[in-house]
Amino acid sequence: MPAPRKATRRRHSGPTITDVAREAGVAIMTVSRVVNGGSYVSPATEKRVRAAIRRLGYTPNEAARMLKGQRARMIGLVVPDLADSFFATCANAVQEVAGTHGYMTLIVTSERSVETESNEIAMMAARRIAGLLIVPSRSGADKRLRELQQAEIPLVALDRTLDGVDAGQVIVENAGGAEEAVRHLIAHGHRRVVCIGYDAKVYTIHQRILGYRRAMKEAGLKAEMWTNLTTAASTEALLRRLMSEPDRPTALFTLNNVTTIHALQAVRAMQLRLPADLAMIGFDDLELAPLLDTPLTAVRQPALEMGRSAARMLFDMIRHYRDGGPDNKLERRIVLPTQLILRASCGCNHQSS
Amino acid sequence: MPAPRKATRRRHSGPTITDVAREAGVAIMTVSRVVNGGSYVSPATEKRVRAAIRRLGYTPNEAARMLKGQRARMIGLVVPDLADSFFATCANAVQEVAGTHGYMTLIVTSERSVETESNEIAMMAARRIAGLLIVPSRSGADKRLRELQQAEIPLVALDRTLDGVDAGQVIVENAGGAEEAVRHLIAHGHRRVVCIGYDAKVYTIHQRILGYRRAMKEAGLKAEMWTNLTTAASTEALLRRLMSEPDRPTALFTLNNVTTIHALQAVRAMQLRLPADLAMIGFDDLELAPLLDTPLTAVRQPALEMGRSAARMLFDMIRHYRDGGPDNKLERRIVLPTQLILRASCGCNHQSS
DNA sequence: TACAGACTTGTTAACGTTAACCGCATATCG
DNA sequence: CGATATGCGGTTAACGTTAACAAGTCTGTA
Repeated sequence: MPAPRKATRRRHSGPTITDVAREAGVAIMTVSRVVNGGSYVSPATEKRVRAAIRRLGYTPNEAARMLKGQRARMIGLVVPDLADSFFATCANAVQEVAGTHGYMTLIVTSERSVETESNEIAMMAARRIAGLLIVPSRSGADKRLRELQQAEIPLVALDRTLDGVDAGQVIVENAGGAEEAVRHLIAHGHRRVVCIGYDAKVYTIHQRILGYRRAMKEAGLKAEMWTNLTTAASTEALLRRLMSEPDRPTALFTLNNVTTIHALQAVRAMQLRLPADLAMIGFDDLELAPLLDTPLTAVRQPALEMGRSAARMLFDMIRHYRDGGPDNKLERRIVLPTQLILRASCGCNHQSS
Repeated sequence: MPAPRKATRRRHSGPTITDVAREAGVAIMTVSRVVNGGSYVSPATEKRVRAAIRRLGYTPNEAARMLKGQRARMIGLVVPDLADSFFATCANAVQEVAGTHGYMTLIVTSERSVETESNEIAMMAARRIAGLLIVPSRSGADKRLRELQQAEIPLVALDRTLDGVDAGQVIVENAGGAEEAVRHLIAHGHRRVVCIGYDAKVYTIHQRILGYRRAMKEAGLKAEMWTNLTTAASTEALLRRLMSEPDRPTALFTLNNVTTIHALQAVRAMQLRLPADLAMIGFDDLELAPLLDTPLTAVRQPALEMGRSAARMLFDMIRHYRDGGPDNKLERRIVLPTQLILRASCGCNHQSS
């Protein structure tokens, strides 16, 4: 009968650095040096260690690394909703950049709730993330965020602003984009252009409204906004009411993705014809916009580029914090342009996509 | 002048359990007991400890916990592409379930590449995830997956099958759903129904083709499949060619989301009218399908429910592994039904969404 | 009074990794 | 030739947490 096992094998986990060291006949530290590079290891030793690593299928335990190094090779990303294609695209871009740095991305959804957002941030803090990208639900910085800041974890706000903490910022020309769109509608001869959406407390919506107001004021027209439309039903109810008024609106500007879709549904239900009965432009483009009954004119945001820029900025900040690098002020605020994509719904007789 | 600090404060990190213990005047272990519960701690002590925790804003260091406990409170999720609304919805559902268990979800995209997928799995393994949900790029289990299995990390395949490892499975009635859709087209009197899509090597596509073939065979019709359409251009080229043939097809069945969109773009470019010139049904419903020029009939998959079921199954498996629980065979394979949503593009004169 | 048992706290030793330091060779220089 | 650098590898001590055990304080009962 065989002798009992020498070492008690903890319930299966991968092999550890100790196993590799034994297998290669070197000290633990030597293995660590091979894995992390940068130190002096003779080619012969390195070869032996690498062979042992391959043989055993060793993977460094990130938990232990993190425990020593104080910080995980992981960044966090908080978005309101992954089902929204704009945020999904941002997430993809962030992951891509993080990957090139050897980092993973912990993506969570705040479900547009301040409370959920706060909890998620706490959980990420417990995971000792190296940095955080966030699409904040509110501009006022959460208490947790301030704690993160104190722990010297770099912060970048994506798509929306964040006050009260020292965070990087990547946003788009919300006001400018909206202004351009509304001007375009006015140029088509519309006088009563109404603007609908949800939650004026959100930074982006607020800015877009500003742009709308500017354009209307410039033309000497009266601004009309409804920003409490949460459901398709309420949106339809509003539109029905407006369209039955004597001097009914002839153009509609929708402030966000969800509202745009609700409005389109209402338009179909009411059997209105775009743009004859109602001209329309939406903020945030949709993949299927060109394929709609009447292709939808929209303000396109560079989602991919926003995600990439924000992630790059975050990694700059991480490096800067870690190395205590040179004091050259990093670019901390990036504002990207939007693009008005003309299609048929605004009254232009565009054929192509 | 003040005496030098007693303890060298490591460069800012949150307070540790030691700080809390000192603050509360108890042993470290007592704090641990309060945090984790389940042991005897007097109400008075507990109160003191909780107060200290709040005062200091202490959060347990997950890295250290993980290091002791061998496994993170984190599960992994690998999807091909987050921009695809089907997967995004699944991801949301998974996060929701994971949240109720106090776990976080590490979401990564494989970008439909076997190699990327493999790398991502390795990185997750290094993070010592407690379980993995995956939409596999290929049915044959990757080497990394087998390693995961050996490390006793539970595995659940989502949407597609996974051979060669002992994984749970949550899929839909791909063949059945496709068969029903094609039967429906045939019932409308169509004789030449062609089927297009991408990558017949993927399990779901393969199954849907099977369903298509069954329906065609049953009606004594000839099956015609093109499954190498990667771009919008190639899709349009194919359709132009087919539609110019003497006995041109009168109905089209698209096998996946992306191809459906490409086909719709082609149809618009060719100025075909649905369903008069060409009837059409797509596998996988689109949010905007009801709002298209001709509302699109589609086979809807219960994405939310799939994500939830898969996540629940994974947590059952995690509990089972951990507690070495009772041997009652867990449900390891769930097959959910699809639903044919009739709209106008198949020839039915449906008005509502 | 003594003693079992329940309750309450503390002590010790890991978990896997890396920073910091310590030697020992060998090479280079004044 | 001694002194100094450089290459290479090992030893030790953390990082923050928890399992396992030890050791006390009560309470009630034989």
